[in-house]
Amino acid sequence: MPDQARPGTGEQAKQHALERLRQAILRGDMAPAQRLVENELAEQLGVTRASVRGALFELEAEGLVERIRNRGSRVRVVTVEEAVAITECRMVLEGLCAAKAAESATDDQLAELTGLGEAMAKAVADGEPVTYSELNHQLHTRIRQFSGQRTAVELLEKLNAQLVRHRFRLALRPGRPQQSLGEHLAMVETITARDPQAAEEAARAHLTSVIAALRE
Amino acid sequence: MPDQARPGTGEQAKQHALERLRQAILRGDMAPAQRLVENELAEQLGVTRASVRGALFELEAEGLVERIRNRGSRVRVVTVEEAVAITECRMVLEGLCAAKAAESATDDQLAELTGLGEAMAKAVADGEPVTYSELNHQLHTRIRQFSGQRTAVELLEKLNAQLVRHRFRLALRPGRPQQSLGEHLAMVETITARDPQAAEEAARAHLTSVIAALRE
DNA sequence: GAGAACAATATTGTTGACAATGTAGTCCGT
DNA sequence: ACGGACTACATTGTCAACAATATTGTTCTC
Repeated sequence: MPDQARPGTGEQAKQHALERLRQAILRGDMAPAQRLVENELAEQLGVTRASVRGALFELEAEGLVERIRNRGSRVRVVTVEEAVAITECRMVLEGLCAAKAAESATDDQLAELTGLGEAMAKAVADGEPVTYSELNHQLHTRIRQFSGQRTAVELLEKLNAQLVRHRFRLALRPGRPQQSLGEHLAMVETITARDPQAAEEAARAHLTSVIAALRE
Repeated sequence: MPDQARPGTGEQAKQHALERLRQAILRGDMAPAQRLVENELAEQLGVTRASVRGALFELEAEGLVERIRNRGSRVRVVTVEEAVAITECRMVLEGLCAAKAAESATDDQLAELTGLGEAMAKAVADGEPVTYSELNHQLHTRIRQFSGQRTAVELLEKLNAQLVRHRFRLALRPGRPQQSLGEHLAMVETITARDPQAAEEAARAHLTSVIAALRE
């Protein structure tokens, strides 16, 4: 396995650089608006500049970095206003996914959703916001997957990536898990009841609540 | 202005190649699933292979071409099923835009929408499907712009680009303009009435009709 | 004659060097 | 001392050559 150890040069250099950079940005290792110099990153990651360059283009398409011609790249900072606009898009798209999931998920999948809902309730009861946030993310992901809407899933993943910083902020807000738990359970219930319209309503209600919380 | 004349070499080679290739694909100059060889394109466009390569990566991110590692690029063919999934995403996103436009458009902008509606009615009465299709596209574009939802606009432009071929197919279908005219006018009316909820309803109803038509 | 291994070709992936561009610091004139 | 132009540096954009990989045509064996 010459991959995990030192994939530095030759093989899929660009993919490697892309993954490393994306992780670094998503984990917040890089200060917001920090300048990204291609040469520095190349040396740091042990790949050539061309690979870094390609990765940066890809990240620009994903909305994670900003590029100005002949001026360089920075990690993109998402203002609260933008976060709201993005979440409004999420609202309608997740509504669509919830409705489709209610129609076309298998019984096994519905059981998994119910299980996730119970786990979330337990996490709130035990006062574990980190676990809750994990489960939250997982629930949304599963619902999307069960909808079978590949296009919507792609769009949502891209949108979500841009929101990591704000998501973090929300998760640690005291009282927030208690409020969102009910909304999440409503989503699970309506989907398992195979009621598309109610599921869409529930998803939109939840995201509306997220928007309100984003605005503080 | 050394740009319009012969941008072939040196300056913004990649941007130039990108634009040319995108236009070529959108205009249907390239057969579906046609193989895109980097060298050929480079010579054809008068730029280097690296520029073509960069442009192809960008087009992949936009969903217009498909790339397989070490195997090359093809113009992506969108199956009817995919077109339906994409249009479902359009449905909810345009619903959002219509609602926002109803809230935040200026009176001047509303007047422009009314004008477009009248022009569309005239085009149908005169039996000019091409003009109608143009106006159709323009109406949707304007509504998006007036919504002020930059994120949604970007997503929609990307989605629409993938549908050009199917859009064409629909526009030339006899009887289709007559059916969609009413739906479009309903959108204009509800938006100018500044009724967000009704506007969203109208937009979704229209796109639902488009989905039905796509399925033949 | 059919199938499989092999070699030749075509195409993409990668690299290092070079050119273009923007930025900042400095020098000169007033 | 202050403003403007000019030079030097840093950084990105572009290019042409090289290496890796998949495909196709050929030959050899059964």
